[in-house]
Amino acid sequence: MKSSKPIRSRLRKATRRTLLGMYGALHRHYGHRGWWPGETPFEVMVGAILTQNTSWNNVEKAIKNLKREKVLAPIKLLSLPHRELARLIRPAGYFNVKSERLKNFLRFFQERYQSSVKKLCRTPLERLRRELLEVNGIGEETADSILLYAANKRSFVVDAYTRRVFSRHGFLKGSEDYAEIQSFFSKRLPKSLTLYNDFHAQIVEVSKDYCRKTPACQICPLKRYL
DNA sequence: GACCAGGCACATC
DNA sequence: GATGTGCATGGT
Repeated sequence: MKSSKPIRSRLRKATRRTLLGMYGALHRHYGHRGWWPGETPFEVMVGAILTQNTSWNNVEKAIKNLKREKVLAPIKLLSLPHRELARLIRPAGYFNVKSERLKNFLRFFQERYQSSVKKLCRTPLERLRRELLEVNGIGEETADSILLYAANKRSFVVDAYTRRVFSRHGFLKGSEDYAEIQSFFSKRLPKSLTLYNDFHAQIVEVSKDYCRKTPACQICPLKRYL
């Protein structure tokens, strides 16, 4: 019987072996990345909110301002007036929105966990993820970034880089929703915190170096997977 | 000067 | 449920 092929059948099949092979190629090229670029779990949380739809370069400037003013701490940030916080994070863009979002997160962090990273980390992944998603301004990617890189929970991060690399290689359409892409990875990968952490970091690196603007696929560490 | 960057919430249909 | 829109800076 002949039937029209669903669009999805045009996608290349990715097995556990494929993904681990890609990760291996990236790891050989870049070495272990030891992400996220932040000195403390709290700095990672702040960075995860500031980097929404913004280049990391701009986020660094904002974080530098917070450090210079010695306010990069939960209670200090919470007690800053909105206008002052917005002024300091201005380089990260959307500063009024992000000031409110940071405050929302900080209030949650204080009320639910007394601003203790240790207490937050004791909460099981699924419960903590639900709690984070209830905070206005924290969506799935921001929640997963906090879970993985600040709280050391095994939650795979899906971002623009992930979509770009895996749709470019034909394993994703690119239009899948967040949960679909996340399960694409979690169904195939071994349940390893180190792997989840480093794989996403490697994806960011390769996407920045080879996919952005003028793709340099012929010299990309993932060229054999094209 | 246009375009893009590690989203998210909200309005509208 | 799907689609459109506002939020804003700094690098290329």
